[in-house]
Parts: sequence; structure tokens; C-alpha cells
Amino acid sequence: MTGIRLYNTRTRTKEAFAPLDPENVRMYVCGPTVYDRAHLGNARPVIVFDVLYRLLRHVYGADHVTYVRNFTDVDDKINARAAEMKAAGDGRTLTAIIRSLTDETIGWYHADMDALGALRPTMEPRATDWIGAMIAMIAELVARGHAYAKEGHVLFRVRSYKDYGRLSGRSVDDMIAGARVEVAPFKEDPMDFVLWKPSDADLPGWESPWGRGRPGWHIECSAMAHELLGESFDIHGGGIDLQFPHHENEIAQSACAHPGGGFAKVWMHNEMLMIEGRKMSKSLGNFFTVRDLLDRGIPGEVIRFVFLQTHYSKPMDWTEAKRQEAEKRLDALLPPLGVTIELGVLPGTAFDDLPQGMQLTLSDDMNTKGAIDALESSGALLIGLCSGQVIPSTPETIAGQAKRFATGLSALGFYELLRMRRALRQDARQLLDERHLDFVIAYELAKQTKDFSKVDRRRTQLTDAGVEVRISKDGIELVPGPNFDPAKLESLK
RNA sequence: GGCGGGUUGGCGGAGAGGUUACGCAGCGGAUUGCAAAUCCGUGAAGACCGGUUCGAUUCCGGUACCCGCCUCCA
Repeated sequence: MTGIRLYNTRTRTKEAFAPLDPENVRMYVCGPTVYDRAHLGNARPVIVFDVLYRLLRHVYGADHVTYVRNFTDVDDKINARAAEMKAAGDGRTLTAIIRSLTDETIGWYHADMDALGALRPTMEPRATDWIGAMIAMIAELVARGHAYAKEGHVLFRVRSYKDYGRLSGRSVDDMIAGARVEVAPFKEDPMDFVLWKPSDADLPGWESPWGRGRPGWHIECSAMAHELLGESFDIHGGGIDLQFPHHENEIAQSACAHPGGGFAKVWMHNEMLMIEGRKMSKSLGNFFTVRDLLDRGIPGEVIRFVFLQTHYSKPMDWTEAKRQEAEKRLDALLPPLGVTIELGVLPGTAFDDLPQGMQLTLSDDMNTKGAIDALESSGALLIGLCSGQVIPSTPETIAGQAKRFATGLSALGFYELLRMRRALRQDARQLLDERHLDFVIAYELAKQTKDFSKVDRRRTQLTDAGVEVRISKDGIELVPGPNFDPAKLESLK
């Protein structure tokens, strides 16, 4: 079996991945703060680590991988949003507003990420369900001298952890030199960060040894990872922007609270997303959510395909040209998918069920771009075998090749999405059947009268509705294209 | 200012110290009432300067430019 190699931000090298316990491979990924719809950038870690999750399941078995991704449902942005709603006349208590706001946002998040074909993680803890664990961890840090309480706050004493800054490659002194933050008077040292902060009556709060308050952001992930995955686990993932300070602080908290544990062995960071060459931001007017794209008729598989075309460690640019290319290349995967369906072949679960090229590329630090290329080759080979144009060099049966291809689709998260895409196309074909006869008659007539104006007009209408009109000596075909619009078709009469 | 990442053909984007990446687009041909689609074929690259080497797009150094983080943004 080919071993997986992953780039570890902590060591800055590509390493052979060896799980602490192959019976239970454990991964933690920082999830969203649930105050609004997920924007397109939020989708990147979801898709990247979904592919890793699928790969690990193939290698170690679906029941031997634990994937935890949290929901941060206590946060000042959420509080601010809730306060806005209350000010706007919402009669409920602040706590009730916050709860329904975060419930609703989590529902949106699930719907949007499902549409991108991401598997749900094994566990999705909500921060507010683990406040007790956070308080216990903070108390442990205070007891060990790594944290101190002052004016209702509890702060982490950064100078007490000698390895602080190792993950992000910064020294504490450099950071202070470049710091632009004004220092709160209750801090012993400018670098110290908040573990717990006081809440007044208007804010959500929990009773603690330091008074009523709420947790700081960083402690959430440390506490939940510890509770659900233990003192040591295999992989910790997230966006590169979280490397500092969030992940640095997580490491400091966890290492100091549990000196015996190693916390995460491998740190993985996905690079950022850009839109048409520029950073996505509200001020540039190029900010949009996953739902915006889906509503514009760009299906999840297209978004996924575009994302996987770029290695996770590189900045990724979302462009219209890539979207169109993705539509086209996904359509080319439908015929081989059709073969697997007609043969009744389903994706396999073993790593060896994957096409050879995908085994190599995916194992090599998740080269999803190379894996897509290998998937396309696999599909082309399947079609070649079916048509008899390719003579298998090995005694591989068509069914065997079909299984490889189906497994490949599944490993990249395309299998279910493309089945739906195919079904939509078939529905569309049925819609087109009646048009088809009309068109054939008009065409035959035109050939005799040499008056093609009517046919041309009809063809233009069909094309506008997203239908490809294919005329060849074998006959006439009406095929729904990527921009197929059934409503527009209906309106033609 | 500090730290980190990047720069490959029109676009996207890999691997490998010396042999065709690949995909999309383009171009040529077949086909066609004209197109589209399809099939066949095809040109095109490695930011800049220097070093190592018989030989570098691939290794090393420098320069330029781009991007991110240093502000509880994935």
C-alpha cells in the first residue's frame, strides 16, 4: 500500500503520515463562527478536509477515522447581531435570539456544505455545549501557573510557554516589535491573550470561578479537541489565516494544560481564496456566499471541481472562466458514470479500488489536481474498453474498470453529485423529446424547400434555452447543456 | 517593519536535472445548407540576474513583483 505523505506546517516538511492509532485516526478542523451564511472562502477548508477525510477512510477504513469540526456559537459578532435584532424590535430575550440565530445559521451551513458534496464530520460540537470543559481547562492552566485572573478576565501567560511562536515561525520579541494593538491595562505582557472574559447582564454568560463570563475564542478548540480526541491526535486543520494567533494559542493552551500530551501531530493549512485575482472583500464588491452561487444556478459539483483544480496549499482564484471549464469537464464524466450505473457497479471502499494514478496523486499531499486528471483518464479508459477501441493490456474487465472509476469519483466527492447531475440531464432530455420531433419535421421540410429561416430561428431559441442542437448525418440530437433552462424552454411555443 | 507563501505557454495547472504533462481556449482538417457538437491533427512556456553542472524551467544565491498573516476573517 502506498503511504500517505502530508505537508506538516509544524515541521515545514512533507512527511510520511503514520497515525498514532490506525484503528482510530483522529482529525480536528476549525469550523465556522455561526453568525451568517458561509462565504465562498469558508468552503475551501470544508472541501479540502473532506477529501482528506475520504482518503483516510479509504486507507484506514470508514469506521476507523474520527473527524471533528466545531461550531463557534459564542462570539462577539453573534452577540452584536443578536443585539441588533433586539434593537430592531425582536421581543425575545437575548439568549433566545442568540440560540435561534445560531440554530438557523447551522442549518444553512449544513445545507450549503451538503450541496458541495461534503460528508458530515463524525462530530460537530457546539462551543456552548462544552463550556464546562473550557472552564476546567482554564482552571488547570491557572493552577499550573500558565494563566492568571485579573479584573474578571483570565489571561494566558505567553512567556510561560517557551515554544510559543514555533508553528508560525515567529519569536515573541518580534511580535511585540510589530504589534499594533493597544495593550489592555490588565495584561502582564502585551502578548498575553484572553481565556475568559466577563459578561455583563446584557451578554450571554456562564458562572465560573472568576465570575459570570464567556470563553475566549482559542480555548474553545483546545477544550473540544481534548474532550473528543484526547491529549494527542493526528491532524489539525484550518485556514492559513488561523495559523497565528489562533492555532499558536491552541498549542500553547493544550501543551501547558496537558504537558504529557502531544496535541496535534500534523498541522495542515489551506491557503486563501481570491475572486478574479483579488482578495474577496465586501468593500471590493466581490464578496459572495456559497448560497449566492447555488442560487445563481452554479451547482455544487462545479464549485467543488474548481476548488480541487488548485492544490490546497496555494492561493485559489475563483473565476468565471474556471467555472465554465468545470461545467464542461464534469459533463465529460457523465458518460463513464452512466456505464457504471448501467452495469450496476458501485464505488469500492478500499484504497486499492482507486485508479492507480489517483492512488499516487492523492497520497502525495493530496494532489487533487493530479487526481482529477487521473480520474478523467480512468473515465476515458472505461469508455474505450466499452467501445472496444481499447484492448486491455491487463486482463481487466470492464466491470473492474467501472469500479475503479466509480471509486475515484467517490474519493473526490463527486459520485453523488454527478448522479444527480446525470438525473437532471435525463429529466431534461425527456422534456426535449416532444421538441425533438417538431424540429426534425421542420428540418426535413427545410431541406426540401431550401428555406432554413424557420429552422434557424427555432435553433436559436433552443440554444438560448441552453440546449445543444446537434445535427449530423446520423440524425438530430437535442442535448441539454450546462445552462439548460427548462422554464425558458416551456415559454417557447 | 517582522514572518510566511508564490511567480510555468492565451488561461488553469503538474511532474521530472537531459525524453510529449494534462485540461480549456486557439489554429488546420473531416463533417455540415450555415453553425454547434464530435473526431483527427497542431503551434505555444517556465519573472529577472548570477552560481553549481557536460546540461536547469527543475538545485543554490540575489533582485523585482504579487499575495497572506502580525487586528477573535477559512
